[in-house]
Amino acid sequence: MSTALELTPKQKRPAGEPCCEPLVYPAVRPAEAERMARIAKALGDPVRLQLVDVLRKHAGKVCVCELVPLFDLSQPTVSHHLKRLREAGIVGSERQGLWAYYYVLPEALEELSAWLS
Amino acid sequence: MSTALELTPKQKRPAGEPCCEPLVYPAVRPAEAERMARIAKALGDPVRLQLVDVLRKHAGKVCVCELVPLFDLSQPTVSHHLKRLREAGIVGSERQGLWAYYYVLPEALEELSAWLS
DNA sequence: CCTAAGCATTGACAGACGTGAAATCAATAG
DNA sequence: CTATTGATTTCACGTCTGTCAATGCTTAGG
Repeated sequence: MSTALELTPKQKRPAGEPCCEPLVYPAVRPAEAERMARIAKALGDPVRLQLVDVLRKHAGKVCVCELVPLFDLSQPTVSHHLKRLREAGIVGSERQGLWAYYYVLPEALEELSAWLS
Repeated sequence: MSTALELTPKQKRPAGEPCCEPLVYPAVRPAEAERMARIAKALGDPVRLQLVDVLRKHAGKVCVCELVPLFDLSQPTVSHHLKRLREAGIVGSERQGLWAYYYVLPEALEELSAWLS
């Protein structure tokens, strides 16, 4: 996971024509790339992407017990995916009595969304 | 990678109050989720995200020999990342003589971009 | 032909990932 | 307190991933 981007000078060419004229520069900073890749990685699983989709469309807090039957997965596995989304900062959670409610933190997706547009 | 989303009926509740009233529905189809997760997964590495960024900003075909020195990685590793991007349909490549040129396929990012907005 | 350059592929390895079963934690009901 | 229910964590397993070294392939130049 090296993200140095040190812009080392082009390797010397032996004598032939250069492979391409213009030198290419990176446009995103390593820190940005790291943040956005973290978000993208968390969304890089169909289950998690659908979890985020359900939570976003619902515009409120959703109980885990509502999410589990949507997937053909064990409840601990769904919990695991929710944890990954929490660790990525994409969702937040809250306990109310016996139940746990999850909700999207929209600002987490903004940077990636802006970059993609 | 189960993406069944079969909307199985809620499990029976023993007698107490239900955990939450409204039934939550998935908004993206499994096939969409699979496609977008594939794209997101490919972008889920800082090196690949920066590769895409460079290619996008450059708005043209970029030689691999330009990309390799941007990263503190071996040439085969960069080639591996480019291959993953190619397999995800995010970039295309073309050989011209000794050199290989890569370019972004913008339509590959559209669906994910739209979903994120 | 032979050599060299640019890029891709293979092999190997450590670490991360997705999944389920089982155990554990938290909170409510009796 | 005890039992029960919802949710998280732990453990185990096979698979995938990122990386490099070494090798192979393709093209250009002698």
